[in-house]
Amino acid sequence: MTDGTDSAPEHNPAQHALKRVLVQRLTRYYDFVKARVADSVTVSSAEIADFLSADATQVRKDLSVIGVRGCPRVGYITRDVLEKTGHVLGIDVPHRAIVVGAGNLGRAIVLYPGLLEIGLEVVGVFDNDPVKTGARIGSLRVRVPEEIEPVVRENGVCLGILSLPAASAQEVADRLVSLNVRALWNFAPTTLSAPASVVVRYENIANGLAELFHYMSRLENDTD
Amino acid sequence: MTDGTDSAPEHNPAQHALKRVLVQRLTRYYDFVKARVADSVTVSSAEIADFLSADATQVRKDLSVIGVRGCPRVGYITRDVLEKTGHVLGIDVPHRAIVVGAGNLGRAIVLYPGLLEIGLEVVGVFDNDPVKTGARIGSLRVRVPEEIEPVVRENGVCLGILSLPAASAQEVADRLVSLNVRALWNFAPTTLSAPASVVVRYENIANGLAELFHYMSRLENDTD
DNA sequence: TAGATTGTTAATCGATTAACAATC
DNA sequence: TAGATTGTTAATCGATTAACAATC
Repeated sequence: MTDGTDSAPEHNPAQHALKRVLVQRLTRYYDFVKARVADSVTVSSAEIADFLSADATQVRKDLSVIGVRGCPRVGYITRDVLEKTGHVLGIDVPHRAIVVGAGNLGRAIVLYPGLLEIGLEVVGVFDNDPVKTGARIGSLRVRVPEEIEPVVRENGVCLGILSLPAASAQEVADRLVSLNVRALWNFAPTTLSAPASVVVRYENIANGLAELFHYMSRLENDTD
Repeated sequence: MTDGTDSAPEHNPAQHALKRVLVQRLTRYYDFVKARVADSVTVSSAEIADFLSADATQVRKDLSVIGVRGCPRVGYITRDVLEKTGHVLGIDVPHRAIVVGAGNLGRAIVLYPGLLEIGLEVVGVFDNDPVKTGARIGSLRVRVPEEIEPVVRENGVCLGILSLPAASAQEVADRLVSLNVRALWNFAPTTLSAPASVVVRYENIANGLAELFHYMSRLENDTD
């Protein structure tokens, strides 16, 4: 989560993967430029930098690294920036995911409209609680865990989203890995073990909050 | 979110606030040491570093900065590390929060057990949707927005958690700021404007996911 | 005492920023 | 042409790591 950032531990640095900080900045460039693409054909490095309160040189360097070329006196073509950053981030190809755990968090994830926008389609929700299975979440029906395998295979699911209790997270992770899922997005408060070829990202709400607390208490002390 | 990390923009650097990366590392030290405190009276910098796949020197330096002193040949007193890091992070003092927006995400937050563990108590949930008001979430009843003011005042609420649509986020933020809330934790996909004295943290699920996609696509390319 | 581990200073490394030439 | 903005090289800055002395 923020920055989680913020809270994801180091994981398998794939060969051609960009530096983490760079990827984070690109994500923000993408957001900004996306909001601008309808209004303006071009965008300057200074405009992007201003918005992010970053340095214009930084922006130019980053864009240069990923192969976006601008024009002196003109700036960058907005659509260009959007396409290239989107491509580097990998959000220009559709991805399919399943959500395991249909509690409040699982439901929130399935219904989160932002996922489709960046090309993620949730094709299945699972829960082993009989009270939950059968219920509808958006257009999906909550299924029993036995159906994970066929759904993953038939849909070419590449991402498993774990929104279940910590106790069962590893077991489900292992199962998904054995089905060739390439990435895990873990909302359960545990560390998972998975082969280096699987990307694991942790979202730990409490960690982000601890960070917030730090800044809060500093402010309070300073002000009083 | 993780690493969100990950996704919070720069905000008001309060005078005595520690560097962001340091705070993030401290959060992880805290987690690790907390899990160990029952088992072991002491912990060495190497053990902490191993677990986080970080550098032992780094750990010693960080602990030294926040005033944790160890013993040569012995290591650090586990409880000591826990107390000091907890104190620096500000999670040793209880905080009170309200949640505005009682959708799935809002419910997930209210019911998230990890919050109480780090000293956050949610004392109110609000929604302007008549379908939702009156419903119970855990031990709380969803209230109408008009009750925000009395609840904030009576409970000394310092944190506002926004789990509502982007369109109404700024309006609610302004209202909370005028009630002297000191921090905002924004789950809505918008940038908020707030005075520098208010700490704002953004949790943008989609951003974390975009980062994940990047590493996924790199892995795929490398493997094929 | 010998050995392990801390704590700190110095060296390296990398990332950010500044300067400026290239160019539309 | 003049001026604005890119693109890149060089300089600075800070953070990480290595080395080692202090010490229980």
